[in-house]
Order: sequence, then structure tokens, then C-alpha cells
Amino acid sequence: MPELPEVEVTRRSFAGRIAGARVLAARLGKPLRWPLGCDPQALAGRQVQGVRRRGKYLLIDLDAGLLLLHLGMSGSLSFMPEAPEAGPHDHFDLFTTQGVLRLNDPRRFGAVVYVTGEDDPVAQKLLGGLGVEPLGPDFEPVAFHAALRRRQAPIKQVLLAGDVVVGVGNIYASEALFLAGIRPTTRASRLSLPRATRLHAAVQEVLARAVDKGGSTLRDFSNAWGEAGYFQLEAMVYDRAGQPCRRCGQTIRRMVQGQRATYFCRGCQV
DNA sequence: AAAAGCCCCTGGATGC
DNA sequence: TGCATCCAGGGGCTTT
Repeated sequence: MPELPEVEVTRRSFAGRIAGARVLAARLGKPLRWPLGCDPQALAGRQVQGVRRRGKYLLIDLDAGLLLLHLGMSGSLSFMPEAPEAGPHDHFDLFTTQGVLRLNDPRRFGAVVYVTGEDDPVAQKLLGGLGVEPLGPDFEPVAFHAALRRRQAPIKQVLLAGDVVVGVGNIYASEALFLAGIRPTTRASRLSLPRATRLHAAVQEVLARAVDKGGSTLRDFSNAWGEAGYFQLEAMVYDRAGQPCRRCGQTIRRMVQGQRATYFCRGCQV
């Protein structure tokens, strides 16, 4: 489910309310992708300093150590004054003096991992290989072009890989390539500087706009307030196979790259 | 080093 | 109605 916009929207929806809270207890449901990495009881008494985001990870800073949280494919967070009884897909609860942070994740591709710091080997393994933040100052056209020149894979898959630029998932990769007028199958190394620059701008534009719209709610995404997102309503290509292109009228195509669906317009993307 | 496949898991939609 | 099949916002790990 969640790409950078959904994760960022989630972060903003509870960061302010949980900051300063004291952890009372933690509860685990079924196993997630990785073990928590500490006894849940050991979290009691720690204070939440704030919530950051790195790529699609949320970093919940504690006064000692931090929690790395990933929503995987089907995860969503809620933050409520009091938690209803846990349902079958509620796999992590953090009870605090200011409310309960709950992770609901039917498919359990998500994770909550405790690490002592960002230099912790586990944190390094998960965060160390990530590319630059697309909405940060390090995402810059010339460096982006240089990084793409080293990659022979199709540009769609390079965007998804996350080691050049983070946070672009399956929806926004298709959308950004449409905006930039680039075929998803184009080898990354063959993009000229002007085209890479267009793609750079398109990635920033589509992600920023999606954050603005509260993310995309295709099935069940909602932020920690329970509010849905609306970006899916303005998707140009994603999940629109067989429908007319909103720009040129040609039929939107669906193809498969690396076992993931890609949507594009033959008329608008060269 | 980089690319390509393979999984992890559950639920909803579709088709017979 | 029931059952099989396909598909889904991710990404680490293993193999080429």
C-alpha cells in the first residue's frame, strides 16, 4: 500500500500527538516480517521524542534507541486515545500516556524493529543502502542523471529499487514516468540529461502533490486519524488499463516488469 | 556491482 | 453458493 506519500501523511497525522509521550506497554500480535529485537516490556518507561521518515520507513525516536516501522504492502497505523480490543490483524500496539499507536497489517509484510541507534547493525542493514530523499536537498538533476547512467535496467525498475532515490513505489513510478513522457522500458543509462531532469521534476511533483492530497487510498489506506487519501482520483495511468489517456485519448496499457504491473500511454511516453 | 527471480501473507474480485 | 485462480501501495535474499 504505502509509498512515500502515504508514509509521510501517516507520519504527519500522529507525530505531534505522540511526541513527549511515555511508553506504558507494548503488545505484539502475530509475527511480522522481522522480530521486534527486544523484549516488549523493555520499552515501558521510555519517552517518545518524535517521529521521522526515511524512505518508506518511520523512525520513532525514543529517549534511548528507536523503533523502525515499515508498513509493507497492507499496513496502516492508527493513533487513538484508547484502543478498542485488538482485531485479528492488529499486530503491534504501543500504549503511551498520550494514546495508543496501533499497526494493522493483514499481509504482515510490515515490520516494527527496535534498534539502539541509527548506527546499530540492524538499522544499517535496513536503512544503509537507501537512495536520496526525493523531496530533500540532495535530490538534484545532475547527480540523478549520473546515477542513472550507471544502470542498464529499465527506468521503472530503477525507480522502484530505491537505491538511487527512495520512496517511489508502484503507483508513483508509473505516474512520474507518464508526467515525464518516458517509456517505462527505457534503459536508465540511455536517458539524456534533459530527460533525466524532466523525470527528476516529475518525481518531485507527483510525490509532493500526492502528499498534498493525503496519499492514495486504493483499498484501505488511511492515515492515523482514519482519513482516506484522494490522489488516486487524479492518477493519469495507474490502474487505468483499457481506459483512454486523459491527455491524448489513446488506450492506457498495462505491462509487467519484475513481477509488478506498469501502466503507461504509448502516445504520451516515448 | 548489478540484474532478475523468488518469496513472505491474507483478502477481495472474478470466473466457471 | 462454492471453489479455483489471479491480483494487490514492498523489499530482502539468493542466484545469475
